Amino acid sequence: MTMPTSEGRREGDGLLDPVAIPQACAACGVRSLTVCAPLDNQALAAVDAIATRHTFEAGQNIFDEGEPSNHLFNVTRGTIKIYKLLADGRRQVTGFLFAGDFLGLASDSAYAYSAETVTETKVCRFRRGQLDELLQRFPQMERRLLVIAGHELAEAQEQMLLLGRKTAKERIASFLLVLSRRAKQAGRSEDPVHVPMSRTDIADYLGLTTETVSRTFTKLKTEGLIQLQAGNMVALSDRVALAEIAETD
Amino acid sequence: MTMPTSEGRREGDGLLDPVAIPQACAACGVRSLTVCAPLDNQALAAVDAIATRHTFEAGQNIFDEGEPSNHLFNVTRGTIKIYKLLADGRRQVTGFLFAGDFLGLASDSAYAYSAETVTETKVCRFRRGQLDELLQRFPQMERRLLVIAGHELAEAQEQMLLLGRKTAKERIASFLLVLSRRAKQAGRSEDPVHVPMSRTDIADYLGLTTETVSRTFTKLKTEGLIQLQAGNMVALSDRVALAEIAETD
DNA sequence: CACGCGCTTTGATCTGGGTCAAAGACGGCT
DNA sequence: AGCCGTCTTTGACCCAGATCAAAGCGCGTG
Repeated sequence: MTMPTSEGRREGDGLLDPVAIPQACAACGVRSLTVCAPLDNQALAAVDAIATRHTFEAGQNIFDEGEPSNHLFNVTRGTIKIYKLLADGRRQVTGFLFAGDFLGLASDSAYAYSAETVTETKVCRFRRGQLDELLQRFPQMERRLLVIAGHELAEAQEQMLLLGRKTAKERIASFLLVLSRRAKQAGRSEDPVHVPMSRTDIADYLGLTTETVSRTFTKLKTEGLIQLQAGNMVALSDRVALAEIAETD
Repeated sequence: MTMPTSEGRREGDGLLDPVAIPQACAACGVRSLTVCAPLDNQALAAVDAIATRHTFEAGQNIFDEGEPSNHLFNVTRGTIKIYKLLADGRRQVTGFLFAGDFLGLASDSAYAYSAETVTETKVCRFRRGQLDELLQRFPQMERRLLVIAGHELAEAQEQMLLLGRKTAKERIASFLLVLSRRAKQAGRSEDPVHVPMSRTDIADYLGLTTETVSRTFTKLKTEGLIQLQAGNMVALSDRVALAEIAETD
């Protein structure tokens, strides 16, 4: 695991409130999206006390499948991909994580997948044991985590439907719409939508090859359903047609 | 939703112990596998008080995707498949559930998938609201559910790897080994392993067609890796070779 | 115990997406 | 501004698995 730049942890800035929201969590722009959403100031202070902040640049490994899962993470900025490998190098990207997402749910004592940054990324990191202790003290946090796990399971099943039964065109249309929906949820532009990952990453996520991904983008462009813009932005010119192709809501 | 035969709920049988384990849960042969595993007698009594027992015969619908998810279930006997459909009828089976498995984790207010019995099945049914209340009273149950959700997520990712990147032969080998491992966990025969679901169900689970599933079984049989026996039993004659093909542990 | 129906197997052929190859295009760096 | 390495696109061909078709095979039923 490559070592990230640690920014250490900033203390509260001495306000009058006895359980003042500490600086780092107070400054968190994505709290409402995270596992921390339901926490009161006291709980938030406890979270702040055990979290460390880290920055990874693009393309860095965060952890590998099989490693002891000593840390869990909250993504606060950027994009991460998680993936599994077969012995001969075939790769399946099982998810992309964005600001607000929790990283590490599917791991027992060892990580069930590898994680790598797609763009520059900031995370809050927790020691597993310390987080477990916190979950016991603040049941609302554990309950929130269970809700998040449920959503991830539903998403996983949607992805199985895509991988098992959809055509290349349907996969790309679904992918773009999901990306757009998630961007909207996170308060980023839903259209044009930012597609920060490479064709290879998209292919490995959708169970296709880069060539097929590229050809399919071209086809959708030719048919006037999307436009490829500068800076990896994709305009969804005909959302209705895309949704009809994708059969995803 | 078809109506199952309700057996009602049996009361405790009046032993001296003030929190005697009530009859139905006491008789539960799969408790150690379920969400109820970590519960003490008091908690178990509370579970028993809100659970109703139901029997479904083979091929019955339990609920459909999109329905309000008023109930959650514990499978105590038999096999269930859960699946999602596309508008034109393409189907993806996203999981098979066996005795001990919890059904309903991935659902918010509506079920994220349909559920149907494969064999005759017995379940414990909970009203969502009542179970939620119990989870608040007994955090060890909530914690257990979170662990279960984590396992399901890891399993889902393994399945994405299968659907996105494995060949037909690798898929069948993986499927048989996972089925065998789960049978062992549940205390059933791991070899020969019981394969209760139809070729169509297997195909829809593995992202293949019935024809390909059938041909692949035949090929594995011809190569001496498996034997198809009476009563849907499959002997895994060469587990090592199967594991090498599957790259699954 | 013969009949019929649904499931499974096998065969012949087709095709969506993979593979192999090469030409653009886009930065980043000097 | 020009060069180089990487990523993306396009083209030609191929193949694993889908599709279409037709026997087998069990098993429940009268």
